[in-house]
Amino acid sequence: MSLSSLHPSTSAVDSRFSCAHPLLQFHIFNLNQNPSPRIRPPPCSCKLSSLQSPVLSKSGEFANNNHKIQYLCKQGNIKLAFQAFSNEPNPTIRTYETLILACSAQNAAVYGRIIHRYIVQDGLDGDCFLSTRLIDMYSRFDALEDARRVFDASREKDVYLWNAFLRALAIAGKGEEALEIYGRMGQSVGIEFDSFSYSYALKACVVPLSQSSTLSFERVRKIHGYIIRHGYQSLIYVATTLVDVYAKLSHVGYARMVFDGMLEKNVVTWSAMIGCYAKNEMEFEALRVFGEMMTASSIDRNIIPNSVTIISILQACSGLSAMEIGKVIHAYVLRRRLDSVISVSNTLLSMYAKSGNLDMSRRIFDQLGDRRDVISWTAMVSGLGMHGHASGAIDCFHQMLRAGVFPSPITFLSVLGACSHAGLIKEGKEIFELMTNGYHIIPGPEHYASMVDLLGRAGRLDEAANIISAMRIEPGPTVWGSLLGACRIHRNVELAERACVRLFKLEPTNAGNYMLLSNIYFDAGMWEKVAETKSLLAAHALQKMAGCSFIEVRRRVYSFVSVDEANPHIEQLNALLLQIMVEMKREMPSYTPQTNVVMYDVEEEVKERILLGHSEKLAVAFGLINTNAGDVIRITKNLRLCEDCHSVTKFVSKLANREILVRDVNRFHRFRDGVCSCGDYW
DNA sequence: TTTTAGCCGT
Repeated sequence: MSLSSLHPSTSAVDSRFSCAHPLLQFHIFNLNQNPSPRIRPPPCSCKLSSLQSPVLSKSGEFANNNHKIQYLCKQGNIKLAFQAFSNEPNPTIRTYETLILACSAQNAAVYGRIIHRYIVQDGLDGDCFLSTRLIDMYSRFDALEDARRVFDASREKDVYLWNAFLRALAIAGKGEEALEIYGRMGQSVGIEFDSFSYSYALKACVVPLSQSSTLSFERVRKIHGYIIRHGYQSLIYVATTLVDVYAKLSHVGYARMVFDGMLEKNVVTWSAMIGCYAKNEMEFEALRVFGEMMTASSIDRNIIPNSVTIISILQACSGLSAMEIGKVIHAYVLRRRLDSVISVSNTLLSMYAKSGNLDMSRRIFDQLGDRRDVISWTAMVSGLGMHGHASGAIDCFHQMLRAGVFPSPITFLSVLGACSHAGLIKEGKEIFELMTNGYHIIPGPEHYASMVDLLGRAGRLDEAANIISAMRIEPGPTVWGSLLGACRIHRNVELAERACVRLFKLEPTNAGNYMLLSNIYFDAGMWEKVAETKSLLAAHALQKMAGCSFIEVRRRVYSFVSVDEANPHIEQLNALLLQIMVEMKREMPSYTPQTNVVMYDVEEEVKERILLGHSEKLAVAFGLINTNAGDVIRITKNLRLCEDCHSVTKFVSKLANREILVRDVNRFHRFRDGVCSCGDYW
């Protein structure tokens, strides 16, 4: 086959997503125009800086012991402060406050409880002001029950006290309790909600993830109504909270509406909006808003992107595997020395891994050295796993343990995932054992799902089913879904039906489950059942999630959907794919297009065409045309790679002598010379 | 005398 048609074309211009590109260009330009300001140290989280300076007498001695205590607290010397305190017969409220704040700031829970006891002893536990401070302190210590005791003990309850407890509950994830307190607060005589109460109440609506999100949404809208009626929506803190809360409930339109209505916006507001898009799979919008923010930042110093903004925008890059754009952001990070912020470095590490550049992840990881935290390690383990380096992931995990870093449930999920991708059953079982018995981490639904996936995929369906029946928690959709996926691979109709009985009940609107079952029936030649399942799908008016693939070429991201009629390049791409198909059928007579994944009732020939129009194939074709001969073609897909695309991509890698790197929902596939790194096990 | 917002790893 002549590969002349595969040569890079200079006329590859696509303006469908031009939003990202020009703005990023502007962004770069903007950077050069505005040399980065010095970074300020992060604001001190303790409140000691706001305290009055202790008064010294002329001789340089403290005017009294209370001043000495305050001075020592300000120095951060809690121990000496407490010594001085024990010699103080008449501590003032201010002294108590100082000590509480110092304990809060330094997470000194033991001293914090001591000071609380003294307050009770002195009969000051009914004091509203001190109680407010104590609640804040216990909230920081994550000691909610102590906070509650303080709240209950306080005779008088002013709005500060109510707010402090409301906040403590909200940030501890006790949404329901927080809203109950909010309700009681509203009924208390003489207590009026202020802007703080509304902000905390809004936060409380988000936290309980287990709750129905429609209920949360209704609650937020109601509180939003009160906020408008009281004129609080113009307050930047309140409005920013609204943006964030709507974002977390995935009501992007509402978040945007509040955002657009704000007269004053600062870096937090912008970051919340960008984070909203990044987390709700609207990465292009995130990039666009980031560009707007860069523009705005050139006239307003209050909106220069900071570490939080960067983290969100890097997540958007990760979602698109937009490594080239990510590199531009990386350059910005280095210019502003934001790599000193560990969470930024961790996000960079993760972005590179998800964009297919594991070497770069490794470099960042190595450079972190002693600064590595559990998240850095987990991101590295996960990156190795995603790329199919299971033993590397396990090594990294053990290295982490040797370094004395305590693994989190997510760390275990990452290692288990690595084992699963490579079919390392024995190792996976050992890790699961280590998690439960060695580290006493109670496995969550995802851990079980991972084990079911590991065993099921390897064909040990009975063992997988046993895991489910031995579970200590109610098996959820993730677990049954893993089992169903395994049944698809190993063509087990009976077990698949059992899984589907649960799955259809647990998530009746997930089209993917019906598709899987239908495919399982298809493989078994059970045509009636196939039709039955398809009609179920139709009866629920369900649409399967549209397949979508991305490719980044020269800092621009192009997206493709299946049978992308509207794509300006579609004819060129189709022509190339047809050519490839002819070639493939000639060289590999055993190949037959796996048209059974096509759910429409159409002729075989049409099915083949639909199959050839899969977004991933279009992206591959686009990559062949628009990148240079030696370049790696990097593609990201929103679903699992279908078998046919897998076969075709293998073939293309050999035919065109190209390395093709495809990230699907689960992992990476590196196609080279007709072979895939997953070893056809995925 | 007092308190608020955005953020890393599946």
